[in-house]
This record gives sequence, structure tokens and C-alpha cells, in this order.
Amino acid sequence: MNDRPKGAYHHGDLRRAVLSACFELLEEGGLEAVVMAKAARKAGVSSGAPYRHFKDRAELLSVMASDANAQLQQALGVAAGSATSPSDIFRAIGVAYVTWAAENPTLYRLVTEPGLIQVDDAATPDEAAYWRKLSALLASGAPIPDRHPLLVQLAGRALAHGLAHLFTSGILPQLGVGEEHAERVAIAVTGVTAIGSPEPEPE
Amino acid sequence: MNDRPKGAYHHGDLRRAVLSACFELLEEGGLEAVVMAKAARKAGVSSGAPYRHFKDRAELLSVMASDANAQLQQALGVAAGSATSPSDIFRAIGVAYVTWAAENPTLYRLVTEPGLIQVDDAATPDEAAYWRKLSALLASGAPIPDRHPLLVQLAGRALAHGLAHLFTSGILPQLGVGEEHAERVAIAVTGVTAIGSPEPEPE
DNA sequence: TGTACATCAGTGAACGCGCGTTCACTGATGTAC
DNA sequence: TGTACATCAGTGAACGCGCGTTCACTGATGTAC
Repeated sequence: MNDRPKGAYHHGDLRRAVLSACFELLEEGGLEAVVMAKAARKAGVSSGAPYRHFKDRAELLSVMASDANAQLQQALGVAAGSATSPSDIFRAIGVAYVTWAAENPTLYRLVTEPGLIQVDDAATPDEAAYWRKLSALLASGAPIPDRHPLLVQLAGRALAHGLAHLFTSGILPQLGVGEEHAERVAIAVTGVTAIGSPEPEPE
Repeated sequence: MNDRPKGAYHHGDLRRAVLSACFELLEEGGLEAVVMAKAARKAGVSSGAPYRHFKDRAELLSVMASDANAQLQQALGVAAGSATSPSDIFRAIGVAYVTWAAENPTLYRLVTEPGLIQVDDAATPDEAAYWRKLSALLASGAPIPDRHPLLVQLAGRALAHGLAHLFTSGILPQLGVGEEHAERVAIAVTGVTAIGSPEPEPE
């Protein structure tokens, strides 16, 4: 816990230490268990010290969410890299998304917690661009062409999020269906829905 | 606000009054804004009065969630009733689910808030039965037959929840895509995914 | 119809807790000369 | 190499707030006789 170098007054990397203490607290008791004073104590430091590195609790949570999101995006990137055809990539990303969520339920909950991540700094610029194009299409009110690429992507994202949610906070874990089944289920569901993207928007 | 009959010491139906005050608070500021003292004041009653009707705050929130869930289930029932073929019913329920969520974002968030609704008292007995059968299938680890009815249902549920989430707490509302587009989008996405249930489990 | 009494719903003040945040301070570190 | 000084990171006590919950009480209601 107290990972300060012995006897040192200055910590060295308190910012990182506080963050990892917070992730521990998050694992133990969810978002509301991320308490400034407790994080400080866990990092072996007095209660006021974290304020040298974070403006307030909101900023800390926001940094945590961004960190977790970066991890998720990286997992998706790896999955995408190991696939070949466009539709393979599309499916691989979906499966990776569900799998990552099932393996990191608290992190996933953090990432999807409303209000922590803003659209703009959300993830990649492509990500933001996608949402903008999609909302433009939807808000226009015009009839939506069948199998429109943006819509296919939307379906994939919705499906992935829905499955991920079931694995992380829904009924499934309560009933003993955990991460060890996530990948298999994600693949099977992908088959059922027959989603595939012939010409997806660039990720 | 103070809906107590003039001059009456006893309220008459304080339980209901407190609940509806709580729903107002929920609309105004989310779950954490549901504060006992404020609900009491809104109902025109002193701070201790609600404890005559609810053991504690947790019980109150749980009752609220059940109420909201009942509304959702009713909306789904209506949608199911107006459809004819099994696959029509299946799709109609999905669309109704998304639409209801988009129209009642705070209620939807309440219903899906983890920990408020227990599996058993969740909704209909059929609902609970479905989850049990599904988790048995998944946890067995056996290969999952293609287009297994339970899995088709799972895909439908995941998709509906994913879309609903996007409309209620995700990026879409932030970008100005609101309830008025929910139904159209839900239908379009249903088309994209080509989900349909030839022989669904009974709802 | 009236009276005594039990029961119940609401009062309002107070308690206690947990927590975010501040602040004057002290110890350490680095830099200029 | 040494000294003075500025800067910075961490201290630890305290403040203040919001809130859930309790409790002795009071006013209203219903019932038995």
C-alpha cells in the first residue's frame, strides 16, 4: 500500500500511486468507494496530498475513466490487428469489446459511467467523427437507407454494449455466468444476428 | 408540492405522495438527488414522516425501481398485444423497449441501475425463468447450437438494451438525437441485424 | 350520544457520520552565485 | 565546495456541509362500552 520509498519525504510519483490506489478502491467497492482520504492513506500519504496532483475528485475520476478507456481501446486495436478482412475486423472488435468488458467489469462500468468521459476527448478522433456523422444522419429525419454503413456499425456497437452490460452488471454474473463464457457467447450471438459490414466506415 | 388535504394532520396517502415526490427529484437530478428530507418536504411533510412508510432509503429506491419496471413491462405487453406472428411480437417488443427507454430516460436508468432490482422479484416469473434457462445453457460450456432460441432472444435483448442505453445515457442525446428518432432507428437497426425468432421461448 | 383509551401518523429537533476541500506549516530539492 | 534562497511536495488538523436516521412528543382517529 504505502509504496513510498523508505524515508523519503517526497514521494516520487504520487500521481501514479494515488491513481492505482483509486483503482484498488474501485475494485473493492465501486465508484462511491473512491474516497479521497482513503486513496491518500492507501498511497501512504496525508489526506491533502492528492490535491497537489488533481484539482478535485471529479478530475481524478475523469482521469481514471480516460485511463480505463485507453486500455479498452488498446484491446480493440489488438483484436483488429489480428484480423484480415473488413468484416472479420468488425466482428473481432465486437467480440473483443465484450470479452474485455467481461474480464474487467468494474473498469467497463467506469468507462460507461455517464458524465465521466466527454465526447470530444472520448477516444480517437475517428470515434468522435463517427458519432457526429451518425447523429447527423439520424437527426435529419430522412428515411434511412437499408444496410447503411453507419447503421450497421450502430447495430454492432449496440449489440456489443448490450452483451457487455449483461456480463458486467446484469443478471448473468448474478447467476454464475462469468467472463469465462464471454467470448464464446459473443461469437455465437454474432452468428445469430448475421451482422457483418461489407463497407464499414473507417474505425 | 404540498398535496396534503388542507388542514389535515394525517396525510391520507403519504406513501404515494412521497414516491411521486421522489420521482420528481429523480427527474431533476438523478438518483443521488433522491434525498429523504427533500422528498418529505416536497410531499409537505416533516423529515421523519417517510419512515412510517419505508424502512430506509434503500427500500424506497427499490420500490421506485420496481414501479418503473412495472411501467416498462406494461409498455412491452401492450406492444406484444398489437402484433400477430411470433417474430412480429419479438420485434415489436424490442422496438417498444427502445422507444420506452428513449421516452423515459431517467426511469430506464433507474430500472437498469445495478442492485436495485433482484432477479427473483424482477419482473414476471417467465422473465426469471428465461435467465435461469439461459445461464444453464451458457454455464454448461457445451457448444451452442446455431440459432438456439434462447440465444436469439439473448441477441434481441442485448441489442435492445444497447440501443436503449445509447439513447438514454450515451453520446446520442448529447449530440441532439432524442426520443423522437428512437422508434425509427430501432426499426432500421432491427432490419440490419435480421434478427427474428422462428420459435422463441414464451415471453 | 358520550367518554376513555389504544393506536397510529406526522413533528421537528438533534445526532452522528463520512467526506471533500482548505490552509498555514514544514521538510526536501534544486539553482544561482 | 559552500551558502542563500526560491520552489515545490507533503503534513495534519480543522472546517463545513449534506444527509440518513432516531426519538420523545403531539395531534388525530377509531373502537369498546
